Amino acid sequence: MPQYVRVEKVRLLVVDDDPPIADLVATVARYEGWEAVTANSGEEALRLAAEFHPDIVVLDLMLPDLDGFGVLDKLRRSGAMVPVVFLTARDGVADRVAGLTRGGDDYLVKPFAVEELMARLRTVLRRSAGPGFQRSVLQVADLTMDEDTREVRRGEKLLTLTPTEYEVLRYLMRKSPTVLTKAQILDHVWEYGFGGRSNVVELVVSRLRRKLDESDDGTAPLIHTVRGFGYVIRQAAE
Amino acid sequence: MPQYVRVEKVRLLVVDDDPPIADLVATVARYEGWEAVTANSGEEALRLAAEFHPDIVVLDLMLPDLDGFGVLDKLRRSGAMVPVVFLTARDGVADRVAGLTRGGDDYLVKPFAVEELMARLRTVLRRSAGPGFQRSVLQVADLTMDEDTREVRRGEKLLTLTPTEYEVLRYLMRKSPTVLTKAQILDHVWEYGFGGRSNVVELVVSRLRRKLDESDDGTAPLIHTVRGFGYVIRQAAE
DNA sequence: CGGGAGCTGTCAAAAAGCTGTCGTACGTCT
DNA sequence: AGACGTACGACAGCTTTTTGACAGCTCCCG
Repeated sequence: MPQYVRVEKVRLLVVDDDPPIADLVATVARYEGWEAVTANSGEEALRLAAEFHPDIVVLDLMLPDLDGFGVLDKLRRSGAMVPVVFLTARDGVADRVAGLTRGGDDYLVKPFAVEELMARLRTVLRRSAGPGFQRSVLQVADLTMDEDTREVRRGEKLLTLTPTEYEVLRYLMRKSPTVLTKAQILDHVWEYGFGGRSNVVELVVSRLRRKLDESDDGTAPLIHTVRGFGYVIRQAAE
Repeated sequence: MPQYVRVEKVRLLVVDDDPPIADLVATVARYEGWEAVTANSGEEALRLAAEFHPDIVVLDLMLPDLDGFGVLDKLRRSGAMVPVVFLTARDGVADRVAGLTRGGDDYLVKPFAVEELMARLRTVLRRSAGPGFQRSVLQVADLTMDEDTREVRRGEKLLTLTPTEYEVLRYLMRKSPTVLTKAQILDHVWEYGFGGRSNVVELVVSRLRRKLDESDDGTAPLIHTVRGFGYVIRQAAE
């Protein structure tokens, strides 16, 4: 029997008892063009879920009243089949979570990097959209990044990136041709609460350039410095 | 602006009185692109079967009201010929079940690994599709896995894999060329509830490599490590 | 031409991954 | 029942890779 799935603005419910964290996630999501609401307790989460009908939920497992598992259970009992991405403390209940994530739902350990969370949310959404879901391939000029195979190519040439390089590049590509400040990059790609006082971003960009821009000689560089502001990745535009 | 995408889905009914388990199965199925509903009692199962018209049913034998056998019986009496995969406790009524699994039906012992359950569901569906059903052979480069005969070959050479190795390899092959994290592999291939804190996945991959990649010398390795992320199986790219 | 912003080489600590060894569990065969 | 063989995973040692601090250097821009 044929089915029709409607695709529109993503609705996100963020549940975390720490308001700054919940807001952080909601803000980033809104900036992506999503609709986001936050709840700071289990009760509130259930109430909001019922009236907001989210497409996806970010759920902290450590909640003051009802804990994350309880919320999930009630959510499911009420027939809400929405996918969930869990948040958990470093060495907290990670193992217990594992049992819940086999399905395809996902989880992330706090403190996490915002971009990573968003990437996982997108992946989960993409997968739950139905069979034959689309590959996600980012492209800027002759540079491509396949988010499923993690293959990054400059033209034909396959590049080997470290995790950090990969994340920074993904963020730049996703936002291209917007110029991003070092602070933005730091805030999105590194875990919140990262104490890096130094020039990490410059360092990673430097390494990226060596792999991207010097990969073929003769090709124009793609990562550009906007002095006094930040970086962009795009086809050289004078 | 809304878009409409037409999709054709397998319809699965999951019957288990333990909601987390039922949800687990339903969630996995949905991520495979199926449509799934859950019932937590025999009565509910019958009601849902009547209105949902599933293509396949996962049926726990231990139900509060009417037990699994009763459900099956009523199902069959009502003329529903849907194939059924039973779930049973470790040393439960395994033998009695065996008698019931005539035709295309099958059964699995709890706790199970989700990949194995899905594999069985696919097999049962395939067989129930009619006579002359299709063989299922996975292939990546010169590596083939026949899911019916369980034969795995690298080129001509027949490999002997242990059950765990087989399952890990199947999961990798099925998802190829997507990169999978160790957590994903662990969550899908091991039984839910497995508390493995160690490097089991690395260990199995290591053993697999020895059998696959060093089987013929001179052949390029197929299982690749994506450092900081996970593993893929695919033809070496470049 | 001076100063600040940005770039990059070097290095050491930490993380991630690989594999040998061994004990236990389980199934099978005699 | 006992002996044997296989599979699995805990553990630990070792290797490789990644990361970010530091520092000196360059380059742009006024």
